[in-house]
Amino acid sequence: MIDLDLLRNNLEEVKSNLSKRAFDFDTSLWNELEENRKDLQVQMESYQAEQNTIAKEIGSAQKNKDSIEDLKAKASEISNKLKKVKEKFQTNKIEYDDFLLSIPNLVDASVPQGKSEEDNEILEEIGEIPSFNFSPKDHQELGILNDGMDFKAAVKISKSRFVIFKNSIALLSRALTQFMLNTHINDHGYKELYVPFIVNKDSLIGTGQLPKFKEDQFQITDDDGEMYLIPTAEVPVTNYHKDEILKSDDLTLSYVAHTPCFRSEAGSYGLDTKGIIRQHQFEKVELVKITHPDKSSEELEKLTSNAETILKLLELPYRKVKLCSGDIGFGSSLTYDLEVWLPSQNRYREISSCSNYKDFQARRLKIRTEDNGDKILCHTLNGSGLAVGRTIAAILENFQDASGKVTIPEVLRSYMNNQEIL
RNA sequence: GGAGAGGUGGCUGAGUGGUUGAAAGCGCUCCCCUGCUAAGGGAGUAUGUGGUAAUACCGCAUCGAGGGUUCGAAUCCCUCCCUCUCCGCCA
Repeated sequence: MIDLDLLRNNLEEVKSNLSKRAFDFDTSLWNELEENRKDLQVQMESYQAEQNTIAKEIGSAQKNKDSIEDLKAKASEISNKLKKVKEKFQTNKIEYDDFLLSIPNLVDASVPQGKSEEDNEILEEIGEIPSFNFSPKDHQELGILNDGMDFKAAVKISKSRFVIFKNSIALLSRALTQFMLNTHINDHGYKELYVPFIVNKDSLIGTGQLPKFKEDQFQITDDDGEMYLIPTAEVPVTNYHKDEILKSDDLTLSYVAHTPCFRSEAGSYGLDTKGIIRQHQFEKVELVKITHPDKSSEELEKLTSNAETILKLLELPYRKVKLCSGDIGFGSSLTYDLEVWLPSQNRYREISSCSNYKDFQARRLKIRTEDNGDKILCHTLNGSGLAVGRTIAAILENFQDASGKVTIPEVLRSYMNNQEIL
């Protein structure tokens, strides 16, 4: 959620910033909602104040054995008026909150202006793009060829956009996960968390997936009401410190968590139908940081380089891009995407998205810290370190030979019984 | 799943309809006193939000959550969530 003060006192600044995202801020609706809110709230609270006063008078009158009939009549009248105003206030509040929750985050000043991913700023290309003297296979073919993937059986058991990993691919997936976790924990100073994969509605509102992106979530039926499968570990991990005032000495908090992620992929019908690039379920190792606001910029650089380290150690060619204002996510203020080279597609594909949410999530979640006696909102950040499924695809495709054999990156071999070839 | 007991401020813990936003103690902050230490005295110590430029002032809300009764609810009623104990079941 964006800062209400800013909305009330610097509306033009907010509007022009959001217009970079092609978000059209409805000024007249906002003005109406805000005026109503102010009006109704002032009315409501003054009735409440009046009611409190009379209630006290009745109390003391009763003690003195004075007559309270007149006071009671007056109180009844106020009580009725209050009820009506309260109803109006609450009706307005629902719309008001909904409006606020649907406003995306302000973008950082350094974010390039643009409409789509075409306009993202390419910062660096790292590693060598492989050249093959044969026509490279895609990862689906390679997975099947090496008896490591079964798409048909997954569809039979579940539905499309699911896969079964077998044998060495299943092992590769497990090895990658361990390798990523160990690297972040041992070399980069992250603390590991194991978290729930099913979360409540409030958690998704807190990190920004709800109310706007409900159709992207997997909702499940439960006696407790609305529950959801997590779309990313960002949700449970960032929510870990919801409603807390963190000690400034404890910041920056750095967490890593491995979880499956579930996405409905509604509306992505023609996209990436082949292979494991876009699945309903995939494994991811996620990095999350909670920082003092002064530290979030440098922490984003660190977090991104921590994710890059994984790609470097795996010797995968990738590039780093800064997302433009038209491509950046709803809650993010600044995002670096890491994109890995996929030979079969002859292009780079996202494998990690590292974002500084600044106080956008912290405001919804009430994650604060003390700063010279003041209580201020923290900043939250997250990024994949990395998406395991896409890493598997990248390894298969980049390290294949003419016969379809795949060389396993050296750093993984100790996790795979020293196997060298898949 | 069955039976019972509970959820109050940073913590412990009083409080069953009327100056209770909340006693008391602990902790914490500041001040005073005392060669040091220990002990003692005094003051202060929740969060959110609104009117506001304001960390000035005034108000409102919050005693697990949401409803209800009432002029008035931490206190009464309903629903839900959570915790603990015992039994059952289970990896």
